[in-house]
Amino acid sequence: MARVTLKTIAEAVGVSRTTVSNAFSRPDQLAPELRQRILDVAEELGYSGPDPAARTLRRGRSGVVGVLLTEELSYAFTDPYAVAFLRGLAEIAEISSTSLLLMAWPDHDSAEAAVREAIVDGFIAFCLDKDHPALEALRQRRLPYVIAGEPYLDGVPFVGVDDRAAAHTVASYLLRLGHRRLGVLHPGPAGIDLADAGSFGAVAARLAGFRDAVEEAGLSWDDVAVQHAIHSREGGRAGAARLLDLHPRPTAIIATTDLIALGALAAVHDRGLTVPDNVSVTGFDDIPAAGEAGLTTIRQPKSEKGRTVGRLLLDDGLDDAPGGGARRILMAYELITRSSTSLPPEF
Amino acid sequence: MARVTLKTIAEAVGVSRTTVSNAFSRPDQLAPELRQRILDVAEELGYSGPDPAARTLRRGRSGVVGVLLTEELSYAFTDPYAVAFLRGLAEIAEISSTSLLLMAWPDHDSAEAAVREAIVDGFIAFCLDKDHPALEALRQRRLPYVIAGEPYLDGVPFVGVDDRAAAHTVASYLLRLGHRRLGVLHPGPAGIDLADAGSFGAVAARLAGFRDAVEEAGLSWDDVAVQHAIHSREGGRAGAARLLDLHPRPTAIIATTDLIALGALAAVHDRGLTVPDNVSVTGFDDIPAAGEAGLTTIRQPKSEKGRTVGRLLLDDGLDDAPGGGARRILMAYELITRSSTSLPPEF
DNA sequence: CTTGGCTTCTGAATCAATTCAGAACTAGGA
DNA sequence: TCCTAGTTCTGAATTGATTCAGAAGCCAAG
Repeated sequence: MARVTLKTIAEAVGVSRTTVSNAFSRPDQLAPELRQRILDVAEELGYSGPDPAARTLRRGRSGVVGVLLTEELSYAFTDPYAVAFLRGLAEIAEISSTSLLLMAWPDHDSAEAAVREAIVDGFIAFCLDKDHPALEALRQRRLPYVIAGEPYLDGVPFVGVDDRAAAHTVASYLLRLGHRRLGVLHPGPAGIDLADAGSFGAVAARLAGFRDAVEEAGLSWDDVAVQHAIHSREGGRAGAARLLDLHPRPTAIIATTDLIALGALAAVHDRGLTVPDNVSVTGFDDIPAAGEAGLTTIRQPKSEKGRTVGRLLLDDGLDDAPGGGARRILMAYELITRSSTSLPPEF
Repeated sequence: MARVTLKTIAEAVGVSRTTVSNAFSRPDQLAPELRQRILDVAEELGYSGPDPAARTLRRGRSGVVGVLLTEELSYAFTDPYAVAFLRGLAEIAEISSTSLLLMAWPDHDSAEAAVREAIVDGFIAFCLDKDHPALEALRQRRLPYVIAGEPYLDGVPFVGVDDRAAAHTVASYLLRLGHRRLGVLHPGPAGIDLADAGSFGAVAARLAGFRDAVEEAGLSWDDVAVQHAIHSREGGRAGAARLLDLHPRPTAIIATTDLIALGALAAVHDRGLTVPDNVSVTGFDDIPAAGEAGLTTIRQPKSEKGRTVGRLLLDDGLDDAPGGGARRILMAYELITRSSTSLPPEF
């Protein structure tokens, strides 16, 4: 049996397709009795209502924004950072009764296809890699989109924190405490170019912020021990071990992320040393585990970030031409001092 | 300037629309050189790729399932129960690279419109009221859908816990401890009909489970003090106050939800009595606050429920005719005994 | 009696793709 | 040389609605 459409009903009732369409979408355009008769026949024939795909095709708006997270869709409900961000975004979305399409794709490469297939009015990209294929697909779709957290691309609306300034804050906090021998742990490429920090990822911006603080304190960046570390607890542990082997030993280890910092804490304990008496350690992000571990770190306003991203896309983005007045919003951050930092041991 | 479509490109290159379509969707159907030329021209003209709305209209599948929560979209990322449920659902969805459409609607009544507008292959309804307008809209869309938690509707696939059996478990736990004077708090209608528990909501099922246990213990349900309570902490407090005024006073208060039970705890303290020495209190659901308050309650497998719902819709649902082999899956539950229950005071 | 203004309804064009049967061409084997 | 098979491309139909200009009918005012 063929599917029931407007046409089926029009023929059954003996009116035009237009009239049946109006019965559903514009009740004021036809006599109430006729409308009721059409609705009755529609129900009788088992009509599902106007097909939303056809309607969207004609109308050109769907009332949905696509949200690009990582490969794993469940990440949206697992990572506390993501949950808080999405809560803020959802608060804004519901105001304009916009639905959120949490997008899934089987593997890294098919993200492109996912972006192409999504029936949405705009996108939000949450912390994608700088060279993620989805970014190119996003550009090609020519729909408005906002990037949250990472990466910053020229001409694309962006919401994040000023990583460089935040990094400056945490580093100068250590310097003010009196630390002079610093070790830095970062997951970026070995010969990362700080001159180019603006267009680089968050890692480079954070390193640049550290350097700013170091030079401001009258020290040289060359005297700082910069060590690569894989972005995981274990990576941080291994990287920190290298730093602790140096003579003289650094009195403070500055990590570019909490995860690495947590590994550094472990490495200090491995050596039989204590934090903060022998070595101070700082992180970045304030993930929940940082609080438990007493890690001094930089906190970002997670839900507020989601709300800002939502407003940027829904209030400005959808009306303007894509990339029109590309804005770059930097959220406030906060230095959270906990028990992993203190005066250097000499004092 | 008019929008760039397949036709625009076809004319620019000098081939048919079909060929351009194939260049994007079926690369094996045309010569590689021609395909490249088409792609180049498309990029040059600023083509956004095949419009997914048109494609979905023609193909009839969208790869999206709609998720109906409450009015507030941010609830999805606020309530820990919802977060856990959605995490489980997302795990299943990502396997078949299905995206989740978290749906928003401005008010209670416009839920219907939201259901009608959604471009999806199926729906999941999460804990809606028995008479929520979205349910009727869901039926009319004639797409496969699964109901999670509540309500159970004849012929609609359902995943939940066996509220009646779970309620039986908690009540007989109290009875085994020796409690004989019970008070029950529920948010349902005053004269709720237990005979009809099957088609009623979860409240009636839970009450029926309590009754089962009471009668099994050789007592009469008429001897149990059944008290209405508004579904909130305050409601539970007020309702429990009534029960505590009775002579003889109940030695145990069984609440149909944790929220009400938490109110009951407060009411006991208001009287200068202690839990569990003077009165035992039980809840239902195991919300996070229940753990903090030491409330004995029934725990449901939240993520597993989400996974089960996902499988039911994605593995079975989307292929079958809607409502075909309607299944009703009841998840395992667990009695969590904490410090709000003990032997009755006489002992 | 005509004109103007309503309300109610219709026909045809449009939205942007996909799909299917088949045309044109090339190449290879008998 | 003819027949078959394969590749590459095309035209027309199809997907299910919305939209717009306008037609028909009716009533009241001039």
